[in-house]
Parts: sequence; structure tokens; C-alpha cells
Amino acid sequence: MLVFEGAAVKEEICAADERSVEVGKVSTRILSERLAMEAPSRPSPSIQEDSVPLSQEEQLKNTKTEMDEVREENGRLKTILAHIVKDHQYLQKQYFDIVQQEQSKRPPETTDPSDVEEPDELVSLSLGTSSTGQKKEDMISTKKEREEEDEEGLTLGLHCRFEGTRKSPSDHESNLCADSSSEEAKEEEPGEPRPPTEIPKSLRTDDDEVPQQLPVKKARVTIRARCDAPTMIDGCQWRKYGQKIAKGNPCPRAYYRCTVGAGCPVRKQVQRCAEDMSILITTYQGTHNHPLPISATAMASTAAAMHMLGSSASGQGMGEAIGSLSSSSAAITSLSGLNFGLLGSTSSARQQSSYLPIPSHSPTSSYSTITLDLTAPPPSSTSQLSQLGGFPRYSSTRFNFSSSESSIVPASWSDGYSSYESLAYHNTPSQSILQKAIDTTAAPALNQHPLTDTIAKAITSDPSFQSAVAAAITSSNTSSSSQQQNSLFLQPSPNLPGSKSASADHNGGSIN
DNA sequence: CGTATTTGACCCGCGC
DNA sequence: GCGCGGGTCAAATACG
Repeated sequence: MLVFEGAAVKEEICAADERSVEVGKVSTRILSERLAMEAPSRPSPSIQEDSVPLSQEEQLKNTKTEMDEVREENGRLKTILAHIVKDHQYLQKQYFDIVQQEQSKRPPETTDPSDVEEPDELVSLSLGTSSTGQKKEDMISTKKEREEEDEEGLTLGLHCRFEGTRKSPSDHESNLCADSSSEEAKEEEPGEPRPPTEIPKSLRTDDDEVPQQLPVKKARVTIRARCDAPTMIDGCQWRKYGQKIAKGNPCPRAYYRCTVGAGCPVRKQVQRCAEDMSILITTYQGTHNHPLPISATAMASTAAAMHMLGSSASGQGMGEAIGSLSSSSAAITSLSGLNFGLLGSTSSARQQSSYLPIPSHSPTSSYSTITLDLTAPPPSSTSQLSQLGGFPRYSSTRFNFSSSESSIVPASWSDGYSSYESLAYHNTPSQSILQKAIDTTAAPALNQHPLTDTIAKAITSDPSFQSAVAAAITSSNTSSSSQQQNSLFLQPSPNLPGSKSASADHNGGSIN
């Protein structure tokens, strides 16, 4: 699948590039024609002057007028040319990004077909919360969407799918997630029928996610965010069942269990970063076996979106890390499921700067871990977003995923998180914004810019969201993140509006 | 009184 | 095999 998709994407990109080139040619042609036109005109004055004895003044006037017109036209043409050049550059960049992504992806595939699965999962995300109906279409369209995304930079669909072969764990997760939002639905599709029922919680601890036997990895999502509150509000209800002091961190690690649904296997760990106490590391594990609250869904969607953005952007730095979409997708899934967890300690993420994801391997785990680092300082979300359109789309947000199997890809998200949370909670503006963004993305339209801007705005605007997202990042090191910080991140969102917020708070509070 | 949190003990996996 | 550390259980306690 990945391969195909990748190839398709590539083709699309190439096509797009060619198109741009063509456009450039056309424009060039036009320019030449215009120049040709101008050329004659230039000589004409002199000729006229020379040859036309009549009213020289008039001729002069006419000539001047013409010259003025020509100048104007030249200016216009220059502008057009500049635009074309810009577009071309942009397309080229995108193409490179895609190529890089593909390269990174390939290795695993080639090496081990099985690896693909490693990710185990096929993950699909659908940001659009509501769309229940589309699942299949989504799946089908996913490819296209990706292509589009690649081209444009952002994508709309936010669906990521991976089909792994078997891997139950991921599947489960995705499934679970889906419940709530719809996303899940599709996940299974590919063939892997996912037994809804399976959700077995057979095991006590961990959720179904992992098939014990299979070396599959459990998906974990770690969010690092700056947050004053004891826990991030993620829209789900949590009950604290334990607390422990981890070895390298004086701050106790709290263990929470999802209480939204009976028997929900999802757990989350919350711990403050030893290096920077303001950073909250939240790790989510498992898949919800119940529908997620709207707020949670919204958050997940946002996260997914962000993730997507990040992944697509990978080109910049991510290179390898990003490589595997699958991993990312998995991550997304979890997000959507709201399994947003942060695994703080475990993961590797170290992202340093916001933008450069440094791939860190997390050798240890058998889990595939997705880390969202919200702590990174976002330059300006909006600006970043805008950039997306232009070039580096993702500067601001980045995800790294790490899957145990391959290598870890740490994901760091810089900005989005915060908004995420807020979005989740509020159906209000932020949410609407998010939705809007999502919709936009979904639409082929593409304007990345708008989308990105929208998201960025939403994110930046909502502190709560930020905090939520922020939490995501990886655990262990906050390394980089600490550096960053800026505004976006974790501000506790003071306002969680709405009833939901209350509940959310409650939950969050409980967590704490 | 019911529910949530706290906290020590227990279980399990991993490395030496 | 032993010790360490992470994760979970469950009794005790706190809170509304």
C-alpha cells in the first residue's frame, strides 16, 4: 500500500511539477511575445520620428503613451513571472519533500515487507469528525488525498491508513478510536476485519492493543506540553490508580485509567519533565472501547491534522524519521482515539528544536511511540502555516513518530497542541475553526494556507488546546523542547467552556 | 454513603 | 538467580 501510494504521490507531484513548469513555459512564451511586441514598438518611435514628418508631436505623444503602456505591461509581466517562479519553487520543494518522505519510507518496506505492518497498523484518521459515511470512500480516496496533500502541503483528509498486515494492536487501537469519532471505521477496512468485539481486554493491563503474542508494538502517544495544570484536559474521564516515582525524575508519575467506558483499556501516564517542571509529559496507551466525547474527538482530529501536516512536512527535517507514514498514521490513530497518551518517559523524543525532528530511536520499546512535542517554540504559528503554503509547510508543527520497530521517529509538534485542546472542548469557535480547517483540508481544494492558517489560529488562540497538545511529546527527554517554549504551549486553558469543559476539567483534575 | 485518591505491596520483565 | 524498576492492585483514607 504504502509503496503504491507513495508512487502515486510521486507521480502526482511530478505531474504537478510539470504543470507548473508548463505554466512557466506559457508565461515565458507570453513574455517573449510581449517583448516581441514591445520590440517593434520601440523601434517604431524612432522610425516614426524619422519617417513621419507629419505631426511629430502627436507621434511623440503616441509613442510615449505606448511606451508607458509597455512599461506597465512589463511590470505586470514581471509580477506574473515572479509568481510563476515562486509557484515553481514551491512545487519543487514539495516534490523534494515527498521524495524524501518516500525514501525514508522505502527502507522499511524493502527490507521487510513485514515491517510495513510493523506499524502494524493500519491507521486511518479522519479528522472530520462526523463523517461516518465516508469511511470506505475515505479509504479509497485516501491515496488521492495523500497525493493532494503532498502536493499542497497539507492535506485535508487527514486520513492516514496503513495497512499492516496483521497487527492487531494497532488495529484495535484504531478501531477503538474510531468508535467515537468515526474514524475508526475505516480503519479496519482494508482487510482487516477488525473484530470489534475483539477488543478484548483480555489482558488486564494493556489494552488490547497489543497482541501479546505478536511482537507487535503497542501504540503509544506521548505528548509533551507546557502546562501548569496537573494534567491536560483531553476530553476523557480518568481515574488515578497509581503513582510512582520514576527513577530519573524526582517528580512522581501518575497512572490514570479511562473511566468513560466500562472496561476501557486506555491508560495514561502523566509526569512532569525533570528538566523543566513546566512541561507535562503525558503518555497514552491503548484504544478506547467506547465512543469518545466530542471534545476528545475534536482534539484527536486536530492532533491528527497536525500530525498529518507534520508528516507531510517531513521533508524538511524529518527525513528518515518521518519516513514511515505508517507509524505516523498509527500515532494519529491513537490520537483520534484519544488515546493520546503521553508516554513520557519512554519515548525518545528529543526534539530539539521545533523543527528539526531528531529521530531518536527508542530502542527499548516494543511499542510504537508517537511523540508530540508541544513545547517547542513555534515561531509563529500563523506564519508557519503560511509558510506551509509557501514552502516549508510544517515548520511549526512537526510530528515524529517512533516505532519501535523501525526506528523511532519522534514527532514533535510544536504548536498545534494547544489549540487542540481548546478545540476539543469548545465547540465554539475554536472547534468550529478546527472543523473548518478540516473541512478545508478535506476539500481538495487545497489551500493549504487557509487551512494551516486556520489551524494555526485556532491553536494559538486556545491555550487549553495548546496545553493539551503540548503534553504529548515524548517523555524522556525533553531535551529540546525545553528550549522552546513559547507561548503556545501550555498554557492552561483557563477556559474550558461548556459543560464539556467542566467534565473535562474534572477528568483532567482527577488525573492530576 | 458513595466515589475518588492515596499509598504500600505485589507482579512482572529485563539486565547483570 | 537476583536485583532493579516499571506498572498495577487494592486496602485505607479523604472528600462531597
